[in-house]
Amino acid sequence: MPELPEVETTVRGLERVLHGRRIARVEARRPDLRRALPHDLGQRLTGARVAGLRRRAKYGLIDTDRGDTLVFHLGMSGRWRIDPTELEKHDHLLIETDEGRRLALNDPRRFGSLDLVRTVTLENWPPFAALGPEPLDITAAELKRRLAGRSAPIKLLLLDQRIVAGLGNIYVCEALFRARIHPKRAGGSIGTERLKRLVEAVHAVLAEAIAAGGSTLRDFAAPDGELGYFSKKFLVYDRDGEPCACGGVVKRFVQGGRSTFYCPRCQH
DNA sequence: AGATATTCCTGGAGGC
DNA sequence: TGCCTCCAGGAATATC
Repeated sequence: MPELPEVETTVRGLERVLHGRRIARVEARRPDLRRALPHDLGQRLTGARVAGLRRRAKYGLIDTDRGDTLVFHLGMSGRWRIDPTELEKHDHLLIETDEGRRLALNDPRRFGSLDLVRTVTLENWPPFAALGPEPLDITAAELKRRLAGRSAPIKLLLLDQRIVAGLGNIYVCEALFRARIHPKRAGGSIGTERLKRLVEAVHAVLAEAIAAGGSTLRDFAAPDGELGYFSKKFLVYDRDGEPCACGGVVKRFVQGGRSTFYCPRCQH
């Protein structure tokens, strides 16, 4: 499933196709993903030049020279297909550039979203207004401040996009394992040293995943390529019952309705 | 306010 | 083999 590193990789891949190009044609193949698309989406995008691509949390942003930003979230199953030979089921949006290249946003489960937002209003756009800092930028001091007084389990607090914006289930599990912090620990009770370890772990696990995605991207030249996924081996995620390097066994339990994976021997 | 539950959606896995 | 149920997940929304 696409998390921050996959979105970052996707944005970099789309940049190669889109940067500086003019959008020649747009086809919305269904009127909604998570939300309804603006009725004038095609009109506003067609003929616009792509001014730049960015990522915010797990959102990808495509800025145009007309003051609009196309904001996509890949949800559970979203991916961009580059120069597809033919359209598939679940290709919800098609973009064609002035060079004749094609991009298809494919999302079978439709947990993703697609919005066209005025660029200058992005910060106040409701999905963005309450977002916390980027996990790659956050410092231990900032995280400590944001966790202060919170009694909820650290696992759930790290998934809360208002505290830190961009972490998903996989990388929260992996970062807590690396920092040797138990996922049930009350967020506000974690000491400064351990928070430093946690922030370092968050930075490291994301940086490694982005680097792995980057290497995938380097080789990417397929005419019917897909962007958004790369293989990565995890130390605890989806490894219930498998051995940990310490000799213990990875366990799974449910927190806030979703799976947490951890090593009871390493994490306290 | 903070914590918790529910909803959305579909493909894939597993059971019988 | 086919049909069934269950499960995965992020974010918005509702409820306590």
